[in-house]
Amino acid sequence: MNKRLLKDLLYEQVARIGKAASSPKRLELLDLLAQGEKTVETLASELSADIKLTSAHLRVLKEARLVTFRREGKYIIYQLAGSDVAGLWVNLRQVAEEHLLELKMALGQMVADPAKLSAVSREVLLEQAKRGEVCVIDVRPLNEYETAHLPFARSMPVAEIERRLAELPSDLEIVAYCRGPFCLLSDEAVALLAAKGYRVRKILDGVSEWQAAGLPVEHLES
Amino acid sequence: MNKRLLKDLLYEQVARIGKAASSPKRLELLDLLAQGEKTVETLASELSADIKLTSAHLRVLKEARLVTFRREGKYIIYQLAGSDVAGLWVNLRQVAEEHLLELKMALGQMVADPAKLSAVSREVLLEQAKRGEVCVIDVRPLNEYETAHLPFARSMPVAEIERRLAELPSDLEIVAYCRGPFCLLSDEAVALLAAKGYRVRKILDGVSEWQAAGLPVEHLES
DNA sequence: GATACATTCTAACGACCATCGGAATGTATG
DNA sequence: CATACATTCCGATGGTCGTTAGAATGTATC
Repeated sequence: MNKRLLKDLLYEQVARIGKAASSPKRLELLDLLAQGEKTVETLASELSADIKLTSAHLRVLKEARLVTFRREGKYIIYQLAGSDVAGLWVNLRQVAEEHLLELKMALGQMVADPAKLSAVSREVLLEQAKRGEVCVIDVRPLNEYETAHLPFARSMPVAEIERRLAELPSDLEIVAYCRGPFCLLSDEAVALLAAKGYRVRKILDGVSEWQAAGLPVEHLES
Repeated sequence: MNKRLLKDLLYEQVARIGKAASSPKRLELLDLLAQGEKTVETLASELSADIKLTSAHLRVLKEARLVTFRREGKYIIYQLAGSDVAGLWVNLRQVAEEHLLELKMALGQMVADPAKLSAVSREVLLEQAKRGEVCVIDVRPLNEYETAHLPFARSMPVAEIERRLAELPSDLEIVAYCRGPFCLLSDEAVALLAAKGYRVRKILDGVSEWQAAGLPVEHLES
């Protein structure tokens, strides 16, 4: 009866993916890489970890074939092995949100001002954006916007908002989004713009969540 | 800057799910529980592991809130904490199949006779089954069929096939399915029926895969 | 070709995990 | 109430993992 051996082998392979996803640091790396390719240096600084540790974690992700890398001059650039990997990350997070009370509560407290959360559904927001009834801004760094962004969104990195206020309409509601529910960039943007008197809200979705919900995203035509 | 602390907390919670999914035995448990609730004893024998070890793994799954349990007389019955957990398992397996060559190849060799794999799409199969052009049989144990099964499928546990041959049409193509791509029950059924001269094929999908693809499944109205 | 830099590789240590044996818990049965 | 049974809890052991420090690799620059 070597069916057992065969099954062990199969489940063991899937467990390689599970193991890769069993460390908070590595999950954060996946979340970051879902926004676009990045150098080890960038990833390390986003993680607040040193480069050696980051490299070690990337190695594990690489061995699980969840990420690939290429060399570009002095830098090595990592990216997700496929969009299904971003989907898996979203799925993991959603299951965690659904079943882990601790996470649900932490998330609830995370949004600085819950009243600033957009109340409309994804589909309605998409329609409003299409008709120009709201101004959707992507507050992530530009290169992440260029990799993929929500339809009708314009790039407005949080670091540049102050300088580029003139580009924002004062009569429209502004809706900010960033990397996803665990990202605080859109909170910063909301605080900043609200202080300037703008009508501004945020959504929790990032590009991966939007895409996982079956909605379209835009890529930069290259 | 305690944003770091907050993020660490969030990713750590998700990592609880990843850790639970990082062991082959636990993944097999999830796969089994996706078919329906089961006692520890049943799970242990399906796993070919002893009860203590099975119990220990179930404990981990329980602490990650992926499964719940209830007592019924002498037995303790485990079940998945939600259908999203089955979806996560499918997603994990799909990512593994997509990116891990070893798994792709092992799966390729697993189906005893590749010619016996149904070539039609899920949607087409569903149509054919609805019109009675094929006979879809669910070769899992009856209680798993009762928990959920493919539309138009009839229950025909592999252990009973020999005895119930009279119930099967000899003029129609028979399509067998079981727990999913890692399950060998449908292979057994195909071998058995092919030897008796039936026209028989199998599909790799189980109920979870079918559901994850957005197709309907039937539950027993209770 | 020497130097600077980004990154990986190697080695090592402590923490955690899978597994197993034995004791304990809780439920049904006689 | 004693016994059988299913399951969990506790403790021990060996292996694996995260993390850190130091050496090595490969690329660009002067």
